[in-house]
Amino acid sequence: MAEAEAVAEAEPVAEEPRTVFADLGLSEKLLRAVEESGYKHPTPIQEQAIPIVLMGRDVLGCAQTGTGKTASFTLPMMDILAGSRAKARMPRSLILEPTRELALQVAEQFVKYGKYLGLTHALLIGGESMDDQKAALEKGVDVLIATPGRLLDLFDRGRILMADCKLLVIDEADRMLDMGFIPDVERIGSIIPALRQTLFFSATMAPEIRRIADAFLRNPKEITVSRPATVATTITAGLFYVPEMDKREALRRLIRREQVQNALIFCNRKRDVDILYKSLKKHGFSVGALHGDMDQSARFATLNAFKANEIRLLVCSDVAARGLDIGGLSHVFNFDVPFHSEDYVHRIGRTGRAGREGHAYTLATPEDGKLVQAVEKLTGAPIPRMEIEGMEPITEAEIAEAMTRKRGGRGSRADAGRGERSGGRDRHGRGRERDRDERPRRAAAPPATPAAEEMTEERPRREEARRRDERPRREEARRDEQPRRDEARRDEPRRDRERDDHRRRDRDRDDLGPPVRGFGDDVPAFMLIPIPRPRKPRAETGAPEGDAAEAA
DNA sequence: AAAAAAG
Repeated sequence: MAEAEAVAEAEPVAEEPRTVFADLGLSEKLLRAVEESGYKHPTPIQEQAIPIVLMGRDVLGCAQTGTGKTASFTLPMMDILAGSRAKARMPRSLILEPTRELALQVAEQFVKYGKYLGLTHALLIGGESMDDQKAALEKGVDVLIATPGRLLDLFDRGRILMADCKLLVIDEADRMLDMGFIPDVERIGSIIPALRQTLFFSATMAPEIRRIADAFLRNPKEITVSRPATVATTITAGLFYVPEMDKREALRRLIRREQVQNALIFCNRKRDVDILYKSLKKHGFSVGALHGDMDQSARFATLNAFKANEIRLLVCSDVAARGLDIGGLSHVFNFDVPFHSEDYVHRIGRTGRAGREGHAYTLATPEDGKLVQAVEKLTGAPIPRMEIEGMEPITEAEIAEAMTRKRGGRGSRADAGRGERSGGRDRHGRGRERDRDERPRRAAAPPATPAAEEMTEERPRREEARRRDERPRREEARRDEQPRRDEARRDEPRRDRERDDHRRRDRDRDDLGPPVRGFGDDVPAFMLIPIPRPRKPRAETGAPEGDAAEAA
């Protein structure tokens, strides 16, 4: 896997005689499995970490995926554990991973390299039935590979006894921190024996990470491995400024014009993953989707199909940004500029691996100017601006203007991701001041005029509506049923444009909206009182513009 | 502001 590749990649570069796995003190059985997988030479982190781990010492490893990090702890762990057996409910080691996919990847390595050792493992992750996991625990497992939530859940149900767990691996600690898992991880640290060996890995060593590491480790050996220098140079990056409404079209053109073998396409939001996925599918691309709201079987199935090259494109959220080991991606597309600039680095790091050439192309709207700046500041170099043939380029001036106008943020959640925000094209200083005034003018629909007319007509009507006392309350009363309606529409197999037109009409109707159904204009006052309810999380997609108004 | 993870 990652490690596998990293090992393979190191080979052609080799000039002087190098270490082989047999030099590291691993057992015969393990070496055989490693060799059968086709690897001879350990990567730098494997070379440094494996002997230390075998000595029983703690390790603080600063390394990213693709450096062979996983094997640097799985291999020696297996040798440490080999020879004795686990008792029921008493696992002997624990590996914590931030995402389910990563946990699965580690488990796959255990199967691959542990085949002659007769070690057992259990994969404790959410989204899957607990029964199998409980059964495995009951039989006794040597290695737990887990995400924090499910592990604690099972522990709290008394299915796991930690007394024998004397080897702990915390992988991707920086990501655990980002994802708010640290309290969970700390709790896990408190329920597992203090007398243990701990291996702690993180791609970065921010002060906060170091503090946590100090709490977990005893006199650790610190091992830092930088990415292979070749990686940076094998990625060709490019940045395309396009209006929000043209992003899907721009992406399609890009995909068609590039020699895309297989590509990840990142969106910032899960909803947009769904939307873009459907759109690409409709346009006949070989595509899958991956995000954390999908059920687990679909997540794994899609990922496997993608790895097996049955699907060429994978639209995903940042669940796939880090650590996922998907070999030989020709391209990474950022359909959105990531909110956090570090994520940019993680995302594009999925391509250009194993010494192969990679391409990382980012679509940005003029509103994304700030985010782009942040990315460029982090990477220390501007991303080369590129243009797409046949699409009107956006000028620097327009971008600059959008950035100064930006005060007040990106507009509503509701609008933001759908690719229909009026976006930077709204260049006459007009529609930006209030979200509620933004009309979702339609993407590729060429004539700007009808939409513009709509707007000028709309506005006075709305102003009037706003003045009326009961109006806002009516809107709110209707809001509750809106998401479901929009959601339903989203699934209609129509062309994007048509569909969005429908949606727009819906909203217009809302604004003047019939009040509560069945009462005409004589709605009892109490029915117009908005019912405060906790906002449903983003699963309720297609939130109406009403939300925007509220947010503003 | 969003994503991940426990249901």
